[in-house]
Amino acid sequence: MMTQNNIYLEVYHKLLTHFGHQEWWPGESPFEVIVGAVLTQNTSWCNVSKAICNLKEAGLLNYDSFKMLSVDEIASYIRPSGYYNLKAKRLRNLLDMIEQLYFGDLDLFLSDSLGSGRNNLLSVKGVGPETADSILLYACQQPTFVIDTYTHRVFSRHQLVDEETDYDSMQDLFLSKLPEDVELFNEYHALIVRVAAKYCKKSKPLCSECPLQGVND
DNA sequence: CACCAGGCAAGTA
DNA sequence: TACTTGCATGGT
Repeated sequence: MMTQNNIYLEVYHKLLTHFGHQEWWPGESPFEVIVGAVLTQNTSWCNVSKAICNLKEAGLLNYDSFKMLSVDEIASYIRPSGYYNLKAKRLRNLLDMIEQLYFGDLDLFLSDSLGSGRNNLLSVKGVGPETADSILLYACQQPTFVIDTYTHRVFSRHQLVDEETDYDSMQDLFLSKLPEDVELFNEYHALIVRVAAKYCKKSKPLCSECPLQGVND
């Protein structure tokens, strides 16, 4: 393939060619995305999926039912996802924010008609930049780029960003180098998670099988 | 057995 | 400001 006009688009096309379309977020509704975004904090999706299943089977994975649950009730359903007491509180905090700032209207939050969705999400105790951006991109369809440990690891290991780069600088970099496109941001983050999970594990510094091998040459 | 997984906040100096 | 620690289940 011909070299693209910038390295960030080149990486994207290499990953897309290698892995194909990822069909993200793995959830059936915006509300499911919101819950999953909190549950997957520092946790494998496999465990999150079990917690999601518990909620789904109990018919609780919708805003109107979920918002009636106490912290202890939430915790009992999400145990497989780990940190269950902590995450139950975080979900409760998030639901309370929607109740207070968006009048309990989930659709209003999703459409972000108040225009300050990210700041409102970050004001919730337990919602940091990655969780906020995941919700904005995958539930609200807003054009933001999600940075996670995989993104940092993949790009620093291939010497495409400095090892010390922080969340906001890295996000600024992607947003400035890529066209503003929700579908592109969606697919790109999913592809990064995919390549990292397979070829860029924490304990395996190098991998000659990685489709990004030599991308920086 | 040790280590890791799609973070975040709170405590310490 | 710059580290360190707690949170917890389940897979490799």
